[in-house]
Amino acid sequence: MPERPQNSEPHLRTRRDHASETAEDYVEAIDQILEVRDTCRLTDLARRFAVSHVTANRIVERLQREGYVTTEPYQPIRLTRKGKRLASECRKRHEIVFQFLLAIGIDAETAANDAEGIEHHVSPATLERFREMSNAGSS
Amino acid sequence: MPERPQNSEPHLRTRRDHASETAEDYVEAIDQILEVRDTCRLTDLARRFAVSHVTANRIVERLQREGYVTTEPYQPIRLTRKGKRLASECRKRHEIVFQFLLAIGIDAETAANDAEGIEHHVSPATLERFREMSNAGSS
DNA sequence: CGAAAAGTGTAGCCATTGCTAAATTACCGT
DNA sequence: ACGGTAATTTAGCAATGGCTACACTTTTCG
Repeated sequence: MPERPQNSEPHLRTRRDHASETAEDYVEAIDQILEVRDTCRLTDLARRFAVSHVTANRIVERLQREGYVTTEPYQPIRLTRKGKRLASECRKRHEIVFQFLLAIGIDAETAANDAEGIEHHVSPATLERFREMSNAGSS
Repeated sequence: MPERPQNSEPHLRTRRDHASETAEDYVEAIDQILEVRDTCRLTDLARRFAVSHVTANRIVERLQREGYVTTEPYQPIRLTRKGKRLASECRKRHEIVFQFLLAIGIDAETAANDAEGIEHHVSPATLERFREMSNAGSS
């Protein structure tokens, strides 16, 4: 009988779905790009993530499959409502982590970098604590 | 001409980052298991990460290829000096993140989970700040 | 000792995310 | 309007990390 992975609590977090992180990063990026330009193109994403446009295309395809974005051939990328919702959540979370890092004395550039890595791995409880602490420091 | 990411080497971006994280997690786990048992077997790792022994084996093969562990067929897994060094670094870093989360008031279980996700994404500068703050709070 | 159980290894499948190369489409500017 | 350039799609390869199924070795126990 093959062993069947069941409850290995400590590492379920570590084994989190990388695909979700990618989705969040891309949706967040699309949202940000749409703030500045009127359209978001594949090339924008490829540049942003320093990957080839082919890779970006693959990921956009997956996002579309999962209902976060819509595209038509050779057309710009738009966020669905679901995509916008996710982007909004990610942005809030990102901002909390970023402000928290600033509040504890990390320089802005480092804080921005670290926030991108950390944001996907913070539990709601910890996030809430981060928010409390950055509010206390900045108010 | 297709845009070319600065990195000269192919397939070396996020993929590499994830592979490094996996390596760190496994080396760290092997080190911890060797603290309790006298030997570390494939099955121990498979259980720990809640994956099949096949997946664990794949990763151990890679670790061996990269010089972190040594194994012989049907024999336990041992850390090389390089592997022990990496494990030690990971353990320190993990401990700093964990203690920091405790210091800011996160409960132990959540802190343990979050630390595993966060530890791979903290810059040296932020890590140092974490260390200062947990020292200040717990001493 | 010998057979069952546990542990490992191998083959082969899939998805994701990298890439290059080449084909296709859209967008300009002359 | 046409041709060139930029953007996009498609095809196809590699590495990582998931899996099942099956073969094989080691260990354990009756």
